Amino acid sequence: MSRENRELYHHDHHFLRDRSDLPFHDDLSPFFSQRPGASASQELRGFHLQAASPYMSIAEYLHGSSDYGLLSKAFDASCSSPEMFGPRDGGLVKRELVVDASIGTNLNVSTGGGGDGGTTPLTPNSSVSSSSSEAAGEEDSGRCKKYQQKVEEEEKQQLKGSEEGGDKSKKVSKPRRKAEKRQRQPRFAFMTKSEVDHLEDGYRWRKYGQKAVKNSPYPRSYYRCTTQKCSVKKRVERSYQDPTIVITTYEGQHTHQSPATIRGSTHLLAPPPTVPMSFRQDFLMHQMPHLSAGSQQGEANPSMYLPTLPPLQQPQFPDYGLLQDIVPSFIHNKQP
DNA sequence: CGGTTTTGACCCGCGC
DNA sequence: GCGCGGGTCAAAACCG
Repeated sequence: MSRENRELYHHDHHFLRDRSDLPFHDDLSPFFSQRPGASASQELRGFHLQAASPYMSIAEYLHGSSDYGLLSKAFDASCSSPEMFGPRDGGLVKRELVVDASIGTNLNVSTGGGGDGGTTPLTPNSSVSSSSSEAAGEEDSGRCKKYQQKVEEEEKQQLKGSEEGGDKSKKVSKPRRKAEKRQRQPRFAFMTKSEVDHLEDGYRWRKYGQKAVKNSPYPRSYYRCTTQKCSVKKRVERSYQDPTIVITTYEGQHTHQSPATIRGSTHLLAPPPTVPMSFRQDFLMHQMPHLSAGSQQGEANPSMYLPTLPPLQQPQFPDYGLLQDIVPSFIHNKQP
């Protein structure tokens, strides 16, 4: 991607519930096919979305510093929030948040599941039995068991293979060594209107795969966090319905801080007390990665652009819905 | 030279 | 059982 390209794009965010295995092209199709002829963002605007909680940043989610219950609550709060952050620098930066994270939904299910959340009741909106940080949901826990069995089986096979000399025509020369225990991680997806596929989010990623997506001319890329011991992955694909929209799916939680957070001078622009810096930071990184064009690939340096940001007091919430409870007041201040 | 990307092959789950 | 599609691996290529 060229730096020039980065300058071009603006994007919207659409957070989505990542239903178990989310075949995006299937799940998302309703988002883009509501009204033929209308732009995706237009369509989304009219869509009832689920809003992200400002109390929970993507980064927080990713490195697990947030309360899942909160997140769950936030994500369950249904609202349509087009143009969440309002215009910026003359150009409209639309943020239609749709958040949903499967993660929030099963915390309540797991009653002692190690996390810090787990008190939030399920809402109708979160009725999907989806994954969580611990067990990835009931649905997934089954898979986990299966997977575990599979792993064990594979280990046996590997042993067997090595004993037999490994004469397998179809096997790779080196038998694959699976992770000892790979649990289904919670996933967190959002859509971003962007011309670039791989959005800066403050973390460093290494691409480890790319696959063609069925029924889509656009491939899906697989990234893994480069930080050691951090198993967060993300998938990036472009919507075939609206090529301007990039769908990013995070899986897992970062076990570390965002490099950008560490490096960035987060004090430069103190957010309102109710808004964790990382929330804004993350959004800014998502919304304006071009502003960090000077930073290294995969990283965004908030200090580079935070000072240039206009005050975030102009977001517009045509319909606050439950967001009222979770969106800081400054966001509610509609400009005349 | 070390880290990243590319890319073909492999593996697995699932539906038929 | 088979084929398909998604996900991952890992060697080679690439790049700064």
